[in-house]
Amino acid sequence: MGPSNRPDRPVSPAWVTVDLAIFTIRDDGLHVLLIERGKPPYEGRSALPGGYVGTDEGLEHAAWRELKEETGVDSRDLHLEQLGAYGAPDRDPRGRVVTVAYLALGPELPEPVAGTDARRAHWIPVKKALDADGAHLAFDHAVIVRDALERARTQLEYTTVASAFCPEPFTISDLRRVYEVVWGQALDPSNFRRKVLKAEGFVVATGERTAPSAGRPAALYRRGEEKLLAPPLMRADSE
Amino acid sequence: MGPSNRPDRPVSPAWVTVDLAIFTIRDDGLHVLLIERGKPPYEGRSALPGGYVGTDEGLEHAAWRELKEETGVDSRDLHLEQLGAYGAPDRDPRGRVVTVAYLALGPELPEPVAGTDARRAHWIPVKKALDADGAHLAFDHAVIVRDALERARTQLEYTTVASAFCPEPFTISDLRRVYEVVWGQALDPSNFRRKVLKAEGFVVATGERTAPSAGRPAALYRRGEEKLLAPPLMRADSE
DNA sequence: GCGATTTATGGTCACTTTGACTCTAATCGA
DNA sequence: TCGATTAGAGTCAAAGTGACCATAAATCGC
Repeated sequence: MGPSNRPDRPVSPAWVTVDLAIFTIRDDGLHVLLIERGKPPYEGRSALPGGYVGTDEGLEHAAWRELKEETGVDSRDLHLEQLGAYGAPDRDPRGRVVTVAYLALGPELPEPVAGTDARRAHWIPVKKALDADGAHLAFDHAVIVRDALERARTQLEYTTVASAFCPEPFTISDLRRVYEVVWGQALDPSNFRRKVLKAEGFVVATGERTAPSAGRPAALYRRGEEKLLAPPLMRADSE
Repeated sequence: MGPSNRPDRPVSPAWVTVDLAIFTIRDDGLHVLLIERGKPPYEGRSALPGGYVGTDEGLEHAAWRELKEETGVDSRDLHLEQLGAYGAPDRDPRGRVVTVAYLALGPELPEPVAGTDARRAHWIPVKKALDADGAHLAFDHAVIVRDALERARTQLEYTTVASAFCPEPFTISDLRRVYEVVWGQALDPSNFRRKVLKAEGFVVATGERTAPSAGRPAALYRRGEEKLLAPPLMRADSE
């Protein structure tokens, strides 16, 4: 096993990990789950949850496993997609570690349980996590969080994943707030509803309505089957 | 070095490789560069070009290096982007190998030189490479080629990468043929030109025109600065 | 009970974009 | 000079968009 032809350069195996950027919406803001590292390197610093990929484990399997371990949520209700591989030679002082980052989106999740290994996990506003370019994050996790945020914003334009942020059943306004929070811009309620309802398979009406705390009761919906959004919902290029 | 906390499951290091899906357009068809493997495993089968990531080498650096080795082209004229990581535990019979796949797009490239290690490289029509679900491809490369094709199609909708397929300078018709070949559907010349010229920063006029072999001479363009395409150019959902 | 307030949802309207076409321009070859 | 060929401009009805205004259905303060 190993390189079968003489390579031009030294080659050595690497440790492979998965790291998760788990996003959710709480208190009208986009939050990411961060753990506080209990041991070096980067002891005391914040980092994305993650861990080593098992010897006989697939990458996505490892991601789902970590996701469950960290959030306590098993349900495949969550959206999980691969973000990409990060493998700068010096990204981990312990040696060569290539990590495969995943983006997870979910409805408001419980305050996470303390991990088995005494790591405390917390929901942190993404804006705060990226303060000072995310300099307080361990490893290259600031880069990963930035990439994850950009991916999430783009996915909202072209796909129906926004509904993954909403616990079912949800209202059109709930869905609109997802867009407003992730994009950081207000949307016209009337035009938004028109586009969402016209896009087939984005949401399906349940026939029920909310018991409102204020205002007119809203119709309730579930997530539709369609994953792609045509035509796309586009954000203004401002910000 | 290695797992610093006792893991729930056995963990072991893996070999890390990069594999490249290099697409170009030749003879009015989309082609992918495949090599014929000279040694086991999968001896004699076709595979994507690729190789081990050096001990002190970044992933993207390794991809550029392989790209140059395989095509003989150094120029950063080529578009290169990460497709994702593939790491099923049994994807390589030699042991645990995680590969990071890259998608490369370029203008008509020379018939590649035989690799240093006696691997013969050829441009193969993508359609042919995926015949019988790509069962004749080594490893999980059929999956990678499929994913790469889908990514390329999507990128054409939302970005200006299509111009990476055209040697500069090029005509609007050249650009349109890229879309027609990659999407496998004819586009209205007039409407296409309208959209491309309206999208700022997609192409910039050189002021020159072609010396035509037949028909009216066409205006020549270079690639613009803009990478994103707004509004997107959408393909019909047929096929 | 009643009007103010709040939220959901429906509708209007001018403007832009789209897709399907038609028409003209500029070149070559017979 | 007459097609044939390819580029490129223009037309038009239909659909989509953004900025609105209007109405519906609930709660709240009094």
